[in-house]
Amino acid sequence: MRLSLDALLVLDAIERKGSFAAAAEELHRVPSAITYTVQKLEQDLGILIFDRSGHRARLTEVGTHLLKDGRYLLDAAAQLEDRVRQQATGWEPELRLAVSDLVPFSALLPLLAEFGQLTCATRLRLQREVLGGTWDALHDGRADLAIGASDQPPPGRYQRQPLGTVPFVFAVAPEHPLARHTEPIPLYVIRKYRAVAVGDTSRQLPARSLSILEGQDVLTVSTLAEKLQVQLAGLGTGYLPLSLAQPYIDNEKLVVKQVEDGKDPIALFYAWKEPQPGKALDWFIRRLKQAADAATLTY
Amino acid sequence: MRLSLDALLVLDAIERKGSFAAAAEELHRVPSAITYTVQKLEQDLGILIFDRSGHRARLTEVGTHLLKDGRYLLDAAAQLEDRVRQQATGWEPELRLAVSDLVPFSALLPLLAEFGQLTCATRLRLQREVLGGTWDALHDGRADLAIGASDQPPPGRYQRQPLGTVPFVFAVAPEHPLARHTEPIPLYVIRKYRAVAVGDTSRQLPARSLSILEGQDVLTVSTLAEKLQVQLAGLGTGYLPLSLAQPYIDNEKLVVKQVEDGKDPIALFYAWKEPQPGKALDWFIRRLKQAADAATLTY
DNA sequence: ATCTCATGTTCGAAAATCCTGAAGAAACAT
DNA sequence: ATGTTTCTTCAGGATTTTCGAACATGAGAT
Repeated sequence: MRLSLDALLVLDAIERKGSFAAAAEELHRVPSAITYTVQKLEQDLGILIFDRSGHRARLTEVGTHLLKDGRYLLDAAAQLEDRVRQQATGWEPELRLAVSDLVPFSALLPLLAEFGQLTCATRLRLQREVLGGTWDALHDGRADLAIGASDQPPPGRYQRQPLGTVPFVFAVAPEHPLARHTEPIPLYVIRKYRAVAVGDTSRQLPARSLSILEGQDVLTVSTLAEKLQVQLAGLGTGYLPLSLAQPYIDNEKLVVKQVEDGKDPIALFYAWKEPQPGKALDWFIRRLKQAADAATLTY
Repeated sequence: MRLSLDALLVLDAIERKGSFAAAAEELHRVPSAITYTVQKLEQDLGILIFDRSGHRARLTEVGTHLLKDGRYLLDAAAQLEDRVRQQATGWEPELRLAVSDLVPFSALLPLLAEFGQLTCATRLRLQREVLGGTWDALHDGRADLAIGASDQPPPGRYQRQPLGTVPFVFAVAPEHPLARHTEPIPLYVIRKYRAVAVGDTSRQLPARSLSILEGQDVLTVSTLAEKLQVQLAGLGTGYLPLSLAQPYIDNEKLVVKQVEDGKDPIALFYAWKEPQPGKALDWFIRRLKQAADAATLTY
């Protein structure tokens, strides 16, 4: 390893301040020490970093590139330091959130924004999951916190708290035959038309499916967004979260129909596995409880 | 900057070799030097990296994370060293290729594979462009080499070499009215139907457009793939590269029609600006010439 | 239990590295 | 020219790092 972070730090200061002398001052060193460091790095790498032909030193082409990429290194190193130091005080280096696609991204944004305000170096990793996928992600350790998990936890020790409910509407495209049917539409009629289901992202746990009537022609897609697209195109019917469907209902691209034995709002939960949460997980748990109590997250 | 690459190197060796002693041997140092480095790093970061309660030292949780992320740093540092050292010997740190979407990706793959075989640390950056976009990318320095540039160079000093030709076919969906028209179809008939054009990605240079008949209803999309989709859907007509259309012609999803004053194959070029190419650019120039001479790149 | 072996630590001395401060050369501005 | 700023050189010294030997400590073998 010929490179050293310290030397890169020196290069960075020189470039920012515009001269060896100014960099020396910033780094509380003497100019000759800067010269020494630069020359050593040049020798170690076998390259010329500065062009000394003129009065003041100018970065060579190689030097420019070295500094440009070197700054990424410095930045990454500083971030790593932060995470490591914070981990020692109880903040996780990384927190992985498995978010059900029933939770609109817009409802998540304020939380992420608030978390970003904290002076903590914990990295967030979001992954969207479908239905049971959130439990599954928790189950085999791909996630630390499930947001929008369903009512049916898999076997195992999990902590679980209610998050809110998601109302659903049965919606079809205006061209769809069911659009003109008298309400409430009986189940045996619905069964005649193709339904659209969202496939479960569960890998290990047994896959679920949302209220698909037996014997019905089913088109399975992998995300709610796709399901919406399919229903908009009139290629199938099914329930959609009201929040997702609303703009299209207003738009008259979708028609809401009352159905015999309509679907109740689905209760969503947040859940985690770790019995002794780190500070980041703890923050999210508290913040979600607060949001749930304030019913902020009922869509 | 409390972190040092050297210390990370030591941690890495310890973990790989399984003990301080073995790491010392690998690094040609004495065990006490290893102890010293580790202790210093622990002190600097204010954390415990190893758990010394047992006989042999084991990484703590923090230590594990530090090492895991630290290895990315080491790797990045090593790569940067490589690039910098190679740049000094004439290899560019990065070469940016602007590739016209008329060039099928499959024709590009062998080149990229061969380049990957070279022992050079030059990073490749590919960007797909539409039509004049390749010239444009060259023009304002977003690319170093244009592959599949058109016949009409913008003003300026560029080097240009022929690459091959792309045959076009006039194709429509089977449902399209023109699909049953007697051939050759006269221009005034074609003009009655909506054409699909690919918008130019040119930003600064004047935008071009491919043979759009004046006064015709035109739907402009931004990529060839989109144009293909539109034509497949029967929403418009136009010329497509034979290589792109062929699978759908075989499939009977597209019908080729002879047209009055049919479009000649388009000549493609590769072009660059730099009068003194670095080694990577030089390699591509030679390799493309070889491919063009062997007519490998005629589609 | 005791012995043996390997591991990691401690410590003073030696070596290498790095910084300092003064002096000097070279380019630019006035 | 003259002065100023900038970087370099160099010798000395401070600091950091390494060395090698002595020392603890746990694991496994006898």
